[in-house]
Amino acid sequence: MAKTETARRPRASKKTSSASASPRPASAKTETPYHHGALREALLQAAERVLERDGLAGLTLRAVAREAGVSHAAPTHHFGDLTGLLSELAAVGFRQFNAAMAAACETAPTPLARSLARPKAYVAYAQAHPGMYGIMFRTERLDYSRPSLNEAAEASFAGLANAVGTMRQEQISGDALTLSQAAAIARAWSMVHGFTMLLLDGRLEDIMGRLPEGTTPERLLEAMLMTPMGGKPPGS
Amino acid sequence: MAKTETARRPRASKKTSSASASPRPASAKTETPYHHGALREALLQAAERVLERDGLAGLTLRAVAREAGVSHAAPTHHFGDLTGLLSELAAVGFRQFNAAMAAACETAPTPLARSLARPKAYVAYAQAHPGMYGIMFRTERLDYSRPSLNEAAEASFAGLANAVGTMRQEQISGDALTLSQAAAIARAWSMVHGFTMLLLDGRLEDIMGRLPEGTTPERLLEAMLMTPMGGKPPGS
DNA sequence: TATCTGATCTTTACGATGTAAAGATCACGG
DNA sequence: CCGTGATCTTTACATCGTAAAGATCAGATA
Repeated sequence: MAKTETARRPRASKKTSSASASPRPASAKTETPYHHGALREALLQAAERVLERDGLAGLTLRAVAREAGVSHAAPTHHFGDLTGLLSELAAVGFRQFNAAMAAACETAPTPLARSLARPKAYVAYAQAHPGMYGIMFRTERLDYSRPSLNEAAEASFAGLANAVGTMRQEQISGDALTLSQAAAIARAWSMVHGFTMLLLDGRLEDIMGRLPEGTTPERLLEAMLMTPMGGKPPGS
Repeated sequence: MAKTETARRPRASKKTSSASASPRPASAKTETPYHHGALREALLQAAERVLERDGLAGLTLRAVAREAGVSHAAPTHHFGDLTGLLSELAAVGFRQFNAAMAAACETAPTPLARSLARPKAYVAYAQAHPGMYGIMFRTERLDYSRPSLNEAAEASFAGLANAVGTMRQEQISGDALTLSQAAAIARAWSMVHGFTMLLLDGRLEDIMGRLPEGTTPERLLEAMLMTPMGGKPPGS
């Protein structure tokens, strides 16, 4: 409350740039450059910081600009729109997410362990970065026509489809899908995504409270996944 | 755009209420009452209308007041807050939702048909009322300490737990849960909720496009549910 | 009957947000 | 040496949520 748009930034004063140190800044990353130089990246990092500090509701264009120490209209030039910023930030999130999933798969020795490690890493990422997950899956203001977001999100989906494919011991072609394959993918994705959403929204606390003392959400997820559901139907 | 806060409402003029029709309005619902009389209900209905017309982003306190033909500060008196209005509206949604689920269960003859009818009704409601579903499950501004919302949401959960219980042919006690029971409930809920979210967000279109021409989401959901996942684990 | 009282609704006001438009500032190439 | 275009800042505007004070009415009270 009462944050009446404070935080004046000094930056370069009116006409005091004639006696500069070197005409070519080279690697002079200290001292904010005159036009900042790498505002785009700085804004994305600032946005991530704001998101972790103040949550989804606190992530506004002006708050991000404030955090980065620039005027409130500066982000517009780089992202055009709030949708633009959110979309690019979501792309960053998807890349982090994909990296976490890949890392979790590599550390798992057996395929069976991997089939458990992936969902666990999924939920773990969402719990560690609830704001990011919210931007990726809760916000309606995402523009998937942006190449970076489209690419990152598609990579995420490809990883999932591939994991389901190896679990079923068959190759998932990038073209067509059988109903059984599609159902397996959608089932896995829906379940983990739904579980994560309900968990983050605190809607599973009712269930958790009725379980033996000290049962963790991870344990519940494990139990949910133990009845295998990636296999082909009986008559095939 | 350029909707510069129009829509003046006439209502009662300054001092022209002396020559009123009857001192006791009784059942005079025609002609807006002087203090409106039932603003609370009218606001909720207006909110539902705005939601269906303009979506989640268009559902603002002022828009609802405009739709109901009252001043923009009138809702505050009845709901206190935007969170208050959203919570009461979500409660309405949960009641509609519960009614739809109950109706779907009654029309199904066999228990097996019922186990399919419930999820289908779930998704069907969300598709028919995406705005409402968004308020119930996407918004972060919900106050579950409000009795009406808490009650409606809990009834929804109870219905789900009960359905899973009958599918497993056992009684779900309102007190404690075994891990197997909890897993079955969480699995069913997560899967349907996650599927609905992904479907509403258009994230399943990639999968749907790779399926045989004309395959509907309902068909995919059916396939997802066909590999039964409510049974007790083998060693029990 | 006349007045008081509390609930309901309206006005007014303030800080915050997204976005558009115009002005300033800088690197770079003619 | 001077434009030129990209980058950033200022200024402005419509809208939003919320608070606070004023108007309006029904019903109780004297």
